[in-house]
Amino acid sequence: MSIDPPGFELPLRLFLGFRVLIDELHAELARQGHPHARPMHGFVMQAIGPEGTTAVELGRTLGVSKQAAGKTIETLERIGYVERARDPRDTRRKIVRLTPSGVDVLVRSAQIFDDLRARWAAVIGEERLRDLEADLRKVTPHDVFRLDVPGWFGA
Amino acid sequence: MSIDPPGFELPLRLFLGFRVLIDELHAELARQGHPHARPMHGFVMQAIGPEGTTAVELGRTLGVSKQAAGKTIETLERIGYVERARDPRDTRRKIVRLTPSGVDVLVRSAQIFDDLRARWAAVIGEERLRDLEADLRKVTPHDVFRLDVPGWFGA
DNA sequence: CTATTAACGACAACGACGTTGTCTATTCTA
DNA sequence: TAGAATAGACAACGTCGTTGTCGTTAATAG
Repeated sequence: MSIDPPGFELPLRLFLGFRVLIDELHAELARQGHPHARPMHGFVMQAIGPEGTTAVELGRTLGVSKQAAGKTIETLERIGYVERARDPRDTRRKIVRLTPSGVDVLVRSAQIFDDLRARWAAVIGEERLRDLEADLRKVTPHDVFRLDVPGWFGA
Repeated sequence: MSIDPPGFELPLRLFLGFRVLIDELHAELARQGHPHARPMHGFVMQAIGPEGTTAVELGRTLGVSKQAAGKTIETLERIGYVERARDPRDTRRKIVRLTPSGVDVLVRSAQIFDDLRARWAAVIGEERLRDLEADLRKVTPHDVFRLDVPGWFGA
């Protein structure tokens, strides 16, 4: 029930910190007109980027199969955050691009994350927060985000 | 692709830190004879505790339905980390208890987490690591861990 | 220039995870 | 003692990931 061995606390706190930020982000996004956005969507849309991508490329970026990436794209398309169009220079490819609504989510997310960060700074101090970020940078991979979170944790 | 807005980095680093610790834990657990342990299993077994629980109680503790808790217990039972027995004082209940193998996972996990923590301390310094933990404690809920990670992130 | 190889996207099947709903058995309570 | 509440089992459903297959299109080797 409680956290007995000292080493158990660190991973727990890291995850709780992540979860708190993501939960508050989405509570605020819902208030601002994006109730259907899910945690993974933000990561996916950021991986898509302003230039757009394809399912295969997105899968590679996020460390999942092209089929999994395709399904996520479908969901994003249904919500209206993404649209697909054939590549005129390669008829096989379908370019995935963010819609204005999708861009809006990213813009608002950036703003909200900044606000949340400021709230943390108000609690622990700006300097300590900078230290925290710098320290985490030293012990985490510079690698990109891997999207296989659901299966990674549970399966 | 990269992390442009400053506010995007903090949640990412927190999650990467969590993921690195969990991944290294399970790599080491696999080496020490526990290749089937999954990230969620550790959290579940810790929630079960030395006294044991029931599916309903476990579900409440972890914030999931009793059916979901029951399925997780089934998996843990199949791997051999948990065993079930009827409660003699209440024939409806089935007490879930850790097997010696399940206890072994927790003991080894505690040791491995301590080692990983020491490795972080060697990189950023023991004092800074203590600050980091103290700061995270201030901005995270004292609430328990919620196990709905897969669905929470993706669905 | 043609034939083989490679890549993209779509479809289906599968297992894991969560959910809600239903059902029986047992215990508690009015 | 009758009725309400609880524990657990079972089924159905939707989502997410996986692998495997297939048709179409592009790149490349002969």
